[in-house]
Amino acid sequence: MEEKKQATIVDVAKAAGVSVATVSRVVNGNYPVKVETKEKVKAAISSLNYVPNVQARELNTRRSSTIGVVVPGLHNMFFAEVIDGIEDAVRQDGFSFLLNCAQNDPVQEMQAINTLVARNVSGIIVISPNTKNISENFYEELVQRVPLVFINGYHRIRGVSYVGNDEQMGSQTALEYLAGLGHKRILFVRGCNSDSYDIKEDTYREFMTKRENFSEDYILNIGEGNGVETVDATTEALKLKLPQLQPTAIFCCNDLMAVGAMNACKRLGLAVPDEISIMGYDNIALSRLVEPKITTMDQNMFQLGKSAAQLLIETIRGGKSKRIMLDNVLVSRDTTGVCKDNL
Amino acid sequence: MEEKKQATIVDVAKAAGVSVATVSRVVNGNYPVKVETKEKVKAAISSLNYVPNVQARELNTRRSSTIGVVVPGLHNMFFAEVIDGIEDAVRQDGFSFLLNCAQNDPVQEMQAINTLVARNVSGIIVISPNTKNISENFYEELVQRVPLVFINGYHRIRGVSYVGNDEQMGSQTALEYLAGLGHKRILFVRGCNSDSYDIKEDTYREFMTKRENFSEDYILNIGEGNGVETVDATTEALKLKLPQLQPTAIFCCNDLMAVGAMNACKRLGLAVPDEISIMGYDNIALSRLVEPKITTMDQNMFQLGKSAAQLLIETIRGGKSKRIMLDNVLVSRDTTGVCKDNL
DNA sequence: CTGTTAGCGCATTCAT
DNA sequence: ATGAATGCGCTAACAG
Repeated sequence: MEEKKQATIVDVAKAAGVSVATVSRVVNGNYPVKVETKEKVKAAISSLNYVPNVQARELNTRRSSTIGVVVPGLHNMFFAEVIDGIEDAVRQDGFSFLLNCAQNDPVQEMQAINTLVARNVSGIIVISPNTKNISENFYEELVQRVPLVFINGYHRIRGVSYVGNDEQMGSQTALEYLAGLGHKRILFVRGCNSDSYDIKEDTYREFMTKRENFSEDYILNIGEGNGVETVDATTEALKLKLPQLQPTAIFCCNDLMAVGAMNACKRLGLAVPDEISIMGYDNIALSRLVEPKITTMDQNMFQLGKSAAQLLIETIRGGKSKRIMLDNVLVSRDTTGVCKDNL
Repeated sequence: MEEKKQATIVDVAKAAGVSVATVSRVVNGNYPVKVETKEKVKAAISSLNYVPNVQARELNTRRSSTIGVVVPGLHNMFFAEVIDGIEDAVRQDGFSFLLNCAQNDPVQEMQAINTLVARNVSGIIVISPNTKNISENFYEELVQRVPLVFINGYHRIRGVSYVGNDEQMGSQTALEYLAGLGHKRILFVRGCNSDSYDIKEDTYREFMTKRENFSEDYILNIGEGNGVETVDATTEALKLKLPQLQPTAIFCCNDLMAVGAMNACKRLGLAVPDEISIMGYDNIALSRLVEPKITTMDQNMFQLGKSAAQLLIETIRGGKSKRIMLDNVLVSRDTTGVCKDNL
């Protein structure tokens, strides 16, 4: 590689015949400088192609305009949209962000965070933090030193901000919608290892029990709920269960499962929504790409990321930590319809 | 915020009763240190929760272990997978990366890159660079100062490395496959503003002409090819064109268009692949989530990102720039079949 | 308005 | 094997 080295502030000062302090002042524009000296300096800057070294600057201001983002993985479109929202907010405030993937592994999550701290980020956003497996103390200690915002993951740690969805209310809304359409035999499809599924299941149990319609058989756990394998796993599970259980509606904990459910119905020759209704959750892009388009609960992932970033920056600038709960709204599309059993 | 500040090397030295030089040595493990002092230092480090400040370190070693990544946008699953590959390679080499989105806008692309340079990244990966709209001189000048790798985008700039797919050969493979199935009336569906589409169209023209089967009518441009709107745009366009053109196969420039084509066929009551075959391109996750699963050309996006990152790091460490061309391989699934016209 | 100087946190000679 | 001292590029007092 060519090693034409970068000009430093000293080079500029020398070229312009002024002191480094003056150069610093015109670069930052935070102190008055006589117009003509300013011109000289600017000329020197552009002729030398000078770009201030952010690392040096941040080293002695002990501030950093970089934040860190830790995400379980990128395969999942859900996370990509959240990051998109983060990027949007961050850019508007002149920040940049370092992205790290934790591969759904608590150890890697810790490593990622340590890397970020070492790089002196001024704050960290953790998407779906693994607080169960990492000692909670890790985060309690960490937040003393660097502002933290969690996205999705129901943890109350002192000083840690949080942005998430009210999935309890969202599930309730979804179930009421289905019930309003006349459905009574509603199959519940969930994945493993996420309190998100637990919350929804609790809501489902309570809802169905209240209507004296609950049966343990109608709860189906298809395993890993966020991988490429999720769709097929759901399809296979339902191909077995559907004929036996004969539900009139399926409530899926996310859109991947909903697509799997649709594929199962297609294989079994069940018409959606005429013979059976399918309800997803998340509103990822996929849900409106398939045919018929999936009725789902919008988690507004972009907004989730954007709010988290704004909250973090606010905290960095001295604000207090807080918790934000967004409401999920129903997006009615083509996979749900009136229950024919009642006609 | 609590401002309990980070422990520095001085704090550790003090706590361990040694000099900062010694601490530095045990941290970097590059000079011999007596075992017992090493123990003392390590104890101090962990008790103080000391994390070396990367900015300070890089400031005086004049190296940086951060690279920059510029991407047109994240909505597109294609890019997410590429970034996943980058992340993988980067982490293995102890690098981190700053992610910037250019929103398909040349001006924002330049801004993003300048931000990255100011942050002293040691190299930059640009995915689908906008070299047509940005003065090529911009990149020629830039690469003198910082190593550059382009992913996808066919530009030969002196000193700039490149990783891409041989889409010419890939399209050829796809068309031969379709022809081998007996298809003669093959509709070509493309988007606008990407040389990727141009390359494929050229290949298509030549292929069809050689078989005396070419007709201008069979080339369909559906506009923006990489947005959420792409699927529906394709569906609408094909609902009109299909009845009129009666192709037996559709070659789509990407999987989004292929999904749109499938939806159109469903609406028109055309059975896939029995009455009409559909071929996609890219092999994004979506292509194996829909039913039937789409036959497509794998662009191995993860590998694309991984190779680019490795190449960049190689260049940073003193290697020469180079160009890497990956081959696309056919992934045969369920949307293509023998042409019934010939039976 | 402008220059001088003291660090920011760390790696690295040069001594010891 | 270890410590003292220097400087990376920059900002922010402080002094004119």
